[in-house]
Amino acid sequence: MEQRRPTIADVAKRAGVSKGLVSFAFNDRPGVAAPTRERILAAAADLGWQPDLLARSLSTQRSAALGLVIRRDPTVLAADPFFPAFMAGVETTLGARQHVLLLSLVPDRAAEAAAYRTLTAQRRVDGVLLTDLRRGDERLALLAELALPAVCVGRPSEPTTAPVVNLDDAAGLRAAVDHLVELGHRRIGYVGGDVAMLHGLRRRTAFLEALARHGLEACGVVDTDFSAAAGAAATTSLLAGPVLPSAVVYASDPMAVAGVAVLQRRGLRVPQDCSVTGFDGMDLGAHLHPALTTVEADPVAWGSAAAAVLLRLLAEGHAEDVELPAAALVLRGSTGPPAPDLPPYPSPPPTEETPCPDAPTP
Amino acid sequence: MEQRRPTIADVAKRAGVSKGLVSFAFNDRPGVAAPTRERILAAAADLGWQPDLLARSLSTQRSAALGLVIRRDPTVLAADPFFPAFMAGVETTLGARQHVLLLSLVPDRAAEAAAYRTLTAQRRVDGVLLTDLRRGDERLALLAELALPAVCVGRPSEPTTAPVVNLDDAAGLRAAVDHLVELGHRRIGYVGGDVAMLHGLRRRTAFLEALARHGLEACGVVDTDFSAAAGAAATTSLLAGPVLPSAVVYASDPMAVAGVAVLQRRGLRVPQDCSVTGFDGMDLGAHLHPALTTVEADPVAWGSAAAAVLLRLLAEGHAEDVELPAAALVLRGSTGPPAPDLPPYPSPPPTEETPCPDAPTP
DNA sequence: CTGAAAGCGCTTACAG
DNA sequence: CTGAAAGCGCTTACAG
Repeated sequence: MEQRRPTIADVAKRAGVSKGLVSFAFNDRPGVAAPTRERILAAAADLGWQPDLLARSLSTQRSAALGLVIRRDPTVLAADPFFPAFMAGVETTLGARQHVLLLSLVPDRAAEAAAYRTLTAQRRVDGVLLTDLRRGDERLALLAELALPAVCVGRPSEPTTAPVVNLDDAAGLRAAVDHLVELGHRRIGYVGGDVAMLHGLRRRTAFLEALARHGLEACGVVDTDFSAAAGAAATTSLLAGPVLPSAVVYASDPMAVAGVAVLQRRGLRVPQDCSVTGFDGMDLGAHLHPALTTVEADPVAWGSAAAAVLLRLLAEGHAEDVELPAAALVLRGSTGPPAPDLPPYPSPPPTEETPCPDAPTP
Repeated sequence: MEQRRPTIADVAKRAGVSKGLVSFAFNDRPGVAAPTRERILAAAADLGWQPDLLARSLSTQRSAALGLVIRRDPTVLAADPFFPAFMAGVETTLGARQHVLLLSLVPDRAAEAAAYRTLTAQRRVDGVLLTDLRRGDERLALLAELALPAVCVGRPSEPTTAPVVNLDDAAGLRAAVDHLVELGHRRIGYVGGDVAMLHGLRRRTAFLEALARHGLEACGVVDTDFSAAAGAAATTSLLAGPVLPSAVVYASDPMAVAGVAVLQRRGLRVPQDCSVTGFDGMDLGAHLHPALTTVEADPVAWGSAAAAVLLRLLAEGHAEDVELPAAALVLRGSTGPPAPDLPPYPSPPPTEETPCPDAPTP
């Protein structure tokens, strides 16, 4: 015969107090004398009792769960080093406390909105972590409508009441451009990510601005969906231009790796004939030949900080924004000086339509 | 003033019935006349009411959530293409129903056991998906003790009451060996994964058995933790042996990719001087130079099937095992015939300690 | 400081 | 077929 699970009533009886007092003792509320609290805690320990979460949730109207809704294609997601690390970071923070992570992977925008609505209607989560922020992100309005607390992972395009936990990854991209220019590169192409996502857009902007600061213009810019296949296609299209870039900056590591393969298939050596930089710091990058120069953020720290801020928001009703250390450039083998025998100017003189302008005199 | 959320009492009043009947109507229980049910459903729709999950959970003692506890180092996890795809598959199945996925990432065995205990004590999940099965996995006993329903993702080492959703990935490994032998390879090395995990162990066994069926022995076997770094180190150690393998079979794609880099750094060409096969079918593999010959499973289908079986187990009290299509070999550029000028036998004659035996005459 | 009671919003025997 | 009531196991005013 299975032993009945003890309830708060059992603890109260054993400690010789009322149920209410047991509850007070367990929720650290004032009004329970120290010796009484000791007695209650001891009784609970004897019985192996801990508050039933379901019952508590019904009373408090809180689920003690955090939600993360990710809208990504399974294939793209599987290749993305960000989310697993981010989630591991979230767990680092949640592990100690009593909250839990609820994950939802959705295929499209409609399913995404439905997911937030259901999560709220069923009170499955107390708040959510908002990733992959988009330009004029409609989720912000949705969450406000649903009155669902949220923290933005990355700065949204418009000011919100939701606290933001930001990590400046554009800084790393600027560093990558500076590095290439210092090496002597003047014809630098860019293979970006999804510009519908703010981080995709910001990386692109950071790239163009960094170039501009050096008085340069891009030797080709292609937007993609962050996938390796798209990175390969974009590289091919860059190579089809009238002028070969001497370096290409990629907005993700998988794209950079696929790009390197395309270059090598063309018989171009990396970095001698073309330098390449990636973005994300995926573990594998360090073990490639050549190893990938890339921009590294700390997604584990990001997840951990985001969860901490959301918890604070839930507990205190508000939370300050947090700014994490910026993403940093990691130098490895895929970047080097341009070959000395590369013509300083494009061999076919550029015309108006040419994506690659002359390198202006400094 | 915010509108109060409607309750079952409101619906009952509007439909002119008792609360109990509303509950019966919503739970498809017999005993409510068709016209009455219509009236109830209409009233609920008018009010925009749906049963409160928290209240229902307290009554039914079910959380309508499935748990997935993953014990992996964040870095290793981030490089692993399996879990995101697997989770996407799980979501495919859950999306339609009312269950939800609860994720827990834990660093070690103690945290893992604690996670299952807490999940059960708090009744946060109705059942769990068991991945990364280990030899004599102690979680099976733990789950039995906790009376927590579970399904095994992959066949456990010992028979269990838990249904298993299996996908024979060893089949793909055998195919890889057959392929290499057919190409003419006789000196084949192996870089395995974590043999504490059953899939790691089984791949290794499949490799050795497949070789044996061809009358061959392994030209070096190294176990690792599945990480790219370990794959690189293992490759280096294989190359330090008295005999160079003409092909290396890897138990994961990241290791294979890192291995290719090590070979290339040594000035060896892939596949001319050494063929390489991977395992997982990570998206990036198709976009490498050379593209990676690998063994592909379908983790999305696996996740989807596992979730479906767990749901069935919860609903009906039992569920049949499911066998998914086996993993298949995908031929790409990293495998080819051994160079004709490779000596048929190791240049330094093998001694007793040599990891690479002579190729026996067929 | 402490107790008795209502309430969270459902589900489920038990009567009719 | 239907209604009235107890119960799930907590939390939280409200009295004392």
